[in-house]
Amino acid sequence: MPRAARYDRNQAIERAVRLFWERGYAGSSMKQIEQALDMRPGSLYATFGSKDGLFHEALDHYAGQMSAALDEQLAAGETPLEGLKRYLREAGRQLLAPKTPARACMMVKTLLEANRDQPMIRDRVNELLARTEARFADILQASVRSGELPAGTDCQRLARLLQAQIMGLRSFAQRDVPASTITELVEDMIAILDSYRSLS
Amino acid sequence: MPRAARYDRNQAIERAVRLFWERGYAGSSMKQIEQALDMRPGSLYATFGSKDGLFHEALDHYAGQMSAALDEQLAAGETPLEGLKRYLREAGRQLLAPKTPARACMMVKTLLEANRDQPMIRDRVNELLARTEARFADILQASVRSGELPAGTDCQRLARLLQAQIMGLRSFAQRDVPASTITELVEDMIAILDSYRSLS
DNA sequence: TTCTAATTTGAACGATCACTCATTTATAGC
DNA sequence: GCTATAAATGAGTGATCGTTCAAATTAGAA
Repeated sequence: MPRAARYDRNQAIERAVRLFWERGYAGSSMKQIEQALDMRPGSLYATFGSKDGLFHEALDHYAGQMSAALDEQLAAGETPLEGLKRYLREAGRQLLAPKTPARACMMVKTLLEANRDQPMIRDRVNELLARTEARFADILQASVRSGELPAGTDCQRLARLLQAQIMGLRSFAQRDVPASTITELVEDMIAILDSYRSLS
Repeated sequence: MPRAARYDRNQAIERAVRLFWERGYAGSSMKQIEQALDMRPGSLYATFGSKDGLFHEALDHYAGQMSAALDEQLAAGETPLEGLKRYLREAGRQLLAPKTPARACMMVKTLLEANRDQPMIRDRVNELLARTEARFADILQASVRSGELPAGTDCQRLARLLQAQIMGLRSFAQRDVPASTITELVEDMIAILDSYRSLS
C-alpha cells in the first residue's frame, strides 16, 4: 500500500551526529542538515519532528557510540583498570585521526553550548554525563574488588576526576597542537590513574 | 564642539564579556547585545565595527582578567607552586559563586564553538591559550629553579597537563553537581600537582 | 489498471539574523 | 542664541532562520 521510505533512519542519524558534533547545535542550520542528510524539510520534520528532536537523537546516538567504545576496550583489557587505560590510549589515538568531526567530546560541546533557555538539552546532556560518571565508578569499584585499587578508594570521587581529565584532554586536543602533545598528555593521565593503584 | 560619548567603552566590553561568556558567540544576538550594553545598533557599529569586533575585544578582555587573577594568586603565594595551588583553589571558589556567567572558561567555550569558517576567532583563542600555557610553563620553571620541583621536570609538558586539568575542572563544573564535588575535584588536582614536587 | 495511503517535495511563512544610514539630538566654542 | 560637529537613534535592508503544508510521487493491494 504505502510508499517505501527512501532513507535509512540510522544512517541519517549518524550523519546528523557528524554535523552536530562538528558545528554544534546553533551552528548547524536546517539548510546544512538537509544537505548532510540528503533529506528535504518535509521528510525531516515527518521523521524527527524538529531540529531539537533530531539533535536529541543524535546526542543519544553519540553517547551510545562512546559507551560502546568503552565496552570494547574493557573487554580487550585483562583487568578493569587496564581496560580504562586502553580506553584512554584509544581516545588519544582517535584524537589524532584526521577525519573526526571534532576532537572535543560532543557531550561537552553541548554542555558548554546549551544555555538556560534550552532546558531539555541541558537536562539530557547532564543525564548522559552522569551515566558516564556512574559507569566509570562501577569500573573502578570492580578494580577495588579485584584488588587492583586499594580497598579504601573513593570510586565515585575518582570517577569524577577521571571524567574531568578526559573532558580536559579532549578539549585541550581541540587546540592547534602537535600530535606528540596529545600522546604525552594521555600518558600523563594514565600515570595519574596508575598512581591510585595498590602498591604491591 | 562635538557631543560627548554617553557610554564608557570599558564598561561596555565588560558587559559584552558577561553576555558572550554565558551564551557564546552564536547564542548572543545583536538584539541581546544592544540590551546588555544599553546601546543602539548605530553606536555599537560605530564603536566596535561588528559583532565579531566586539567579540574579539570581549575575548581579549576576558583573557586579561584571567591572567590578572593568576598574577594575584602568584603574588599572594609564598612560592610559585604555592601560587598555582592558590589559583586552583580560588578558581574552585569562584566556580561556586552564584553570579558567574558560566562556570566553564570562556576561552574553552570559544575554542569548542568556533568552527572552520571562523578562522579569525579560532586563531585568536589558540594564541590566548598558548600564552596561558607558556605562562604556566614559566611559573613551573621558576619552581624548578627554586628547588620546589625536581631539576629534570619537563615544565612545558607539565604546563599542558595543568592546562588540560583546569579545562576539565571548569567544564566539569558546568554540569549540575553539588558544590562539594567541585571542592573535591580541586583538591584532587592540587594533590596531583603536589605529586610532582621534589621529595624532601 | 485503478485505488489507496505513506512518503517526498519545495515553495512559502513569519520571525529573526547582522547590519546600514538618513535623521535627530546634544554639546562646546563663538 | 547660533553654529558646527560628533554621537545617538531606530526604522529599514536583504538574507537566513526553523518550520509548515498542499501538491506530487511512488509503491503494494485489489
